Amino acid sequence: MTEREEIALAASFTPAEIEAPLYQKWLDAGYFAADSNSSKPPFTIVIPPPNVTGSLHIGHALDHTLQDILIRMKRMQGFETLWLPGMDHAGIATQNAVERALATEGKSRHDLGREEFVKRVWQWKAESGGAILGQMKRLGDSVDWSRERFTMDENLSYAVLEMFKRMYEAELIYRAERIINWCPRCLTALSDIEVEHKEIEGQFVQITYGDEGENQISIATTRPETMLGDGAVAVNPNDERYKHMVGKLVKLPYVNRMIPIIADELVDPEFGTGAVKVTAAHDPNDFEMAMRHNVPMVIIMNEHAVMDGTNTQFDGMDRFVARKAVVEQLRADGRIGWEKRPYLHSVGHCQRCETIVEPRLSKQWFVKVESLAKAAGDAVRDGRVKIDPEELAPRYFDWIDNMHDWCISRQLWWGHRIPVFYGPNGEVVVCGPDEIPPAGYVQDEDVLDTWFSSGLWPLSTLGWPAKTADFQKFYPTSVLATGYDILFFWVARMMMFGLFATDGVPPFKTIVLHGLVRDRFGKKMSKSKGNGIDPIEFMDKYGSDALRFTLARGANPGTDQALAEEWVGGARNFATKLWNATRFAMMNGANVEGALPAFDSLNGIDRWILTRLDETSESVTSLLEKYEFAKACELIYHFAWDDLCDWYLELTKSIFAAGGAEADATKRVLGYVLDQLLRLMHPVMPFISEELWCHLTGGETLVTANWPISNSSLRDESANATISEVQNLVTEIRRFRNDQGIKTSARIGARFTGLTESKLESFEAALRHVTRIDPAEDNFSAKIEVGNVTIEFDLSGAIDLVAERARLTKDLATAQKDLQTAKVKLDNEGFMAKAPMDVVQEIRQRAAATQADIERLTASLASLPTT
RNA sequence: GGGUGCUUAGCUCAGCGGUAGAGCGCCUCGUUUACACCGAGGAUGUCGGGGGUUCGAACCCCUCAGCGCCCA
Repeated sequence: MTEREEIALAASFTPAEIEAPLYQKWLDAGYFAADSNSSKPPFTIVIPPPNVTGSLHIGHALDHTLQDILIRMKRMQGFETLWLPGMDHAGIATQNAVERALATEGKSRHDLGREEFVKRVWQWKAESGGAILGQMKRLGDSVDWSRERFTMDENLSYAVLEMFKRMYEAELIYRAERIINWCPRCLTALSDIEVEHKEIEGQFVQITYGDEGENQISIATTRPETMLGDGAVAVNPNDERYKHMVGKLVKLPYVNRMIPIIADELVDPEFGTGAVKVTAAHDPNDFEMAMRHNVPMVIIMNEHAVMDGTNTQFDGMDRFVARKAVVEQLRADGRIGWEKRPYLHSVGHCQRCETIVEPRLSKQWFVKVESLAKAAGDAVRDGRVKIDPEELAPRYFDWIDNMHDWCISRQLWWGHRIPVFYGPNGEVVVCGPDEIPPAGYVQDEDVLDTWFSSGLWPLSTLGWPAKTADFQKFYPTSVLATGYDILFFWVARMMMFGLFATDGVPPFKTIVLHGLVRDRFGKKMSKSKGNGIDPIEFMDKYGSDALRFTLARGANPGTDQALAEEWVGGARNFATKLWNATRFAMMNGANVEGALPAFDSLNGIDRWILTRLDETSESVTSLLEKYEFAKACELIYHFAWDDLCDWYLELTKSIFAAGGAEADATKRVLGYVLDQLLRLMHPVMPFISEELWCHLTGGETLVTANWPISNSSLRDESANATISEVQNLVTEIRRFRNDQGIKTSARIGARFTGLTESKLESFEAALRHVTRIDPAEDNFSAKIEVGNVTIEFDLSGAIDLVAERARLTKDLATAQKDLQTAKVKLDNEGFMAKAPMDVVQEIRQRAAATQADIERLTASLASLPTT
């Protein structure tokens, strides 16, 4: 076996065979591990932690692909890169998962007790949590696994306690009785962002309060059952209809409570009857109004949203059952005016379980966000943090500048238990991480919102509050990449915490926002539509590189992308193309040994491909640094497929066939171009690029190889123009052959004239090779002219005159149309007077060239024998 | 209801003041020893409608229509 055979590539490319071994190789070599003692400049990304319950969906695949592209490029550019992986503990979701498992054993968490239950959750995590981590390896994520973190880790929990304590002392955390979003199924409070508003068909009914002969007033509501908890009726102070009633009392049916009619500016006189019920304990707006007017707050439901404590016949009914029952009773009593049904309105649902949220008055812990949110907004406003694309910044401001206080209590067992202890006489003590509560004090039963710990992610994963080497080297992080749809979830909280904890150092320098992955028709993926896409399936079928390339190629800044299986198939085809191109190049002796021959000594084809390579690498680098993933991929794709495969490899075949010194130089150039191209591709398609590069160069790895640097001494812009002429010649010859019905494989004879005058004589061999034209000296029966070059064909007299006339006629028509558009401009006085010189010049040249074409084509047509 | 975006080739999208582009799809031809997961050639758009600014508009402004998203 010769040496070359040993390193020869397999005849076909099978992603599944190379991917897993290569990832293992990278892990074994420790390429992804960051060194906090390094003198290289840092480049850090912390992964937006996925849920421990989750698995890799297509959105993660996109998010991770983009982050990996940045990290891999920066690593190759010589940065000390850290991409830190991990997961969050997903309080509600995880607790739900374990409770479901328990239910199959016929148990509830209460049967186990808190301590035992939490143990079971940890057990669950060890056995079935974190499926996504293995899938990240499939994708090729170059994360530093030695730094993997989990929000419930000891160190991260320490950070949570520390943060809570600091914020409490800064009076940024408080406990209060407020209206919160309550999920009657999960039995916990939710923050605003865990509530999803959806339009549903409900009802809108007019109800009369007060008995005949006494004060009466009609209100309108979508939630009739809550009337049992009304504390007042409100009208607009300027509403003439009700002015006389303000201050009077009206009797609330069934509960027979006398409630006042109050006046409040916020009541819209145009809406409904102009009078609204005020149910302070079950509606956020009503609560605000009640605070202003001292209206009593009456809770009328228990934690399951079952009517309770109203002392009416409705007690014990579920809220929706009660809604019907109340309306029926009211109707029977003649208290219903108009009824609108169905009535479309927006209602809050639990993001986790889709249950309709019940606004509920209860005592909870809150983060006071005003100053924190202001700081988080300012960091972007004053440019310390960049949002990319910047068009999405208003979205961020819109949210953060209008943020409500954040309810952080969750009535769950899985999570960080609130570090607050209550004394026997109602004393409140908050314990930091190393503190012990006084004897006899009882800890708050609730845990903190998961976002409280994941908001600390950029801090806690790097060791904060300790001043660790990691923290000093890698904080603040460089980029946070995430979908714009969860801008509020991560970014806002991380910004607030990061700025607060570090006295004003934002947790990242740039926020890179990408869009959603949608189905092939641009429709949002959803379970009900069944149009979801499984990234694992695509990786199995087409390889990880193909999926990554497809996603990156679709990633225009901040915009959604459509994805279809065929697109991924196309990317796989691209990978195969490269595989074959590299195989072919190596078969022809492409190599990376020794210095590149002097640029000026190279032939035009070599100078051209080097020029194109340099242009491509310069653009790709600057595009990736601007997070223009789609455009960078587009350039790589076209350079590789069009310039390299379709033209360079074809044009050099005759050089390789001839052999000699010129072939040796070209072999070296080809090796260089492939070497550099594979480097450029590596961030996007890490597996196949690594496999090919190692074969081609015998090098150890691309992961830590140097990133291509643009080199103007390897550039000759005039080579582009020259090759463009060559390409034009080739295309015209092929078109002629095609029109004449000459098979691609058939060799025909022809004579070229004018190549020397056009300085294209050195390309004759290549031209003849790619167009399959042998030398001929006579018997010419047809000719074509391209610029100053004439090609006369020996077709043994057999020329398809009809086809030839059709071809020339079509070309003539195109040329005449082009000339016409140019002439219109040149005849336009306004254009000549006002258009810039270079534009006028360009149009003039265009007109002259088309004029020449027309003359040539007309002559050719005239010279065709008539049939 | 308040914001905000989109409407370009059959589909998905680039382009955002100087002769309309890409990928996929489509049509014709083709086993020429890298590649049929391929090659060569080809067809396809009054750039949503209307108005305006400009020498010139897919691109800027106004307006209408249809979709979408965020917030309430």
